[in-house]
Amino acid sequence: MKGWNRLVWGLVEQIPAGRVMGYGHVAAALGHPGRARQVGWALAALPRDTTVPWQRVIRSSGSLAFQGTPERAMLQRARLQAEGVEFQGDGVDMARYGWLPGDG
DNA sequence: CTGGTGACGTCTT
DNA sequence: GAAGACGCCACCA
Repeated sequence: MKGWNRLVWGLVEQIPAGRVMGYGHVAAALGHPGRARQVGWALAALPRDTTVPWQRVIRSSGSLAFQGTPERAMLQRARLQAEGVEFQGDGVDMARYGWLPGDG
């Protein structure tokens, strides 16, 4: 268990269902603004059977990641929609579904 | 230590 | 709005 992974996973697990966070927001919330890539790296290290709700972490712009890997992108979208998140095109309205620690 | 890589973000054309 | 360049830095070979 690496420090970064633990930090990232711990925060992602706190995101309520039906809400989303941007990679950059996660990094900033952990005290590391500008390190969105490391957040992505930490999530990439998750096992397939993880209980961490990684689908709730999307790009800061609201669009989904995994543009190069449609399989997980569709899974992510399906899971979010199942939680009540509405999609507009390929993205989500961050102003509506965005979440930050303490907002819960 | 060196170099390549990447589930990103921001700035510049 | 779209595409390209650059920065960021943990991880792996």
